Amino acid sequence: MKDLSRRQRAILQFIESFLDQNDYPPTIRDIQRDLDISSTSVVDYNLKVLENRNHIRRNRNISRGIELVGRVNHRNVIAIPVIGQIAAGLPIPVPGDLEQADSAETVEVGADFAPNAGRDLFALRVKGHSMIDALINDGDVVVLRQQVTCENGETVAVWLRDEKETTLKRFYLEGERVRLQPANMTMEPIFTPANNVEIQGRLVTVLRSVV
DNA sequence: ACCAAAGAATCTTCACCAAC
DNA sequence: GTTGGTGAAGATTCTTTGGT
Repeated sequence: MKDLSRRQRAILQFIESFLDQNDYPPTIRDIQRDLDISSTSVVDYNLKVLENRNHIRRNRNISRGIELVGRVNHRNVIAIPVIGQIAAGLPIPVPGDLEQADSAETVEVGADFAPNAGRDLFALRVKGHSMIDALINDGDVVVLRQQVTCENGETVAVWLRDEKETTLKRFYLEGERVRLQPANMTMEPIFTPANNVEIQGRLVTVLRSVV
C-alpha cells in the first residue's frame, strides 16, 4: 500500500466499496465522477499502475472488467471441502460422508465456475505425477461433482475394483467394457470390464497452485 | 541545512474509437 | 447520441541528487 500514491489508494478504496455495495465493479467513469477526477485518462493511468503492482486485474475486452486481486467476493464463492487425495494406487475417501468429513481444508471457486453447485461438490488433491497426461499436476486440486453415472466422453474419477486404484480419465462405455482414455493421445487407454468400474464423480474444474 | 536542476510521476486536455 | 474506454502531447507536481 505504501508504494501507492494518494490517488491510487483512493481509487483502490473506491473500487472496494463499490464492490461491497454492488456485485459488479465500477467503470472508469464511475471512478472519475466519485473521486472528482477531470479525465478518464487519469483513472486509466492509475489503474495501469495498480495493475502493474498487482493490486487489480483488468479485462479490457469487457466493460467493468476491473477485478481486485486477493479479494474474495464471498457472495459469489463456493467453499468446497478437500476430502482427500487422488493418486495411482491409493483409494480415495468415499464422498458419501461429506458431512462428517473433517476437511479442515477447503478451496473456494467462483460460482460461475460451478453453476448450480450444491453439497454434491468435493475436491481432491492430486498426489504425484500420475495424471500429468490429463494436464493435471502434483499439488493441483480437482473439483468433482459426486455422481455414479456419467455420459460418454466426460472426465471422471473412477475406482477400479480389481486394481484397487482411483484414476481420473475420460470415460467411454463400449458394450461390456469401459475405455478409460487419457487426455494425452500418445498414451494408451485402459480397457476394463464395466463391472470393475465405479464412478466416484465427474470433473468440474481443476485448481492449479502456482507457487 | 539549503537550494537549484533534473528526472520521474502524475495529471490535463483533446481527439478518437467501438458498441449500443 | 450516449456510454465506456484509449492514446498522444504537454503541463504540473514531486522526488532525488549534487553543489555550496
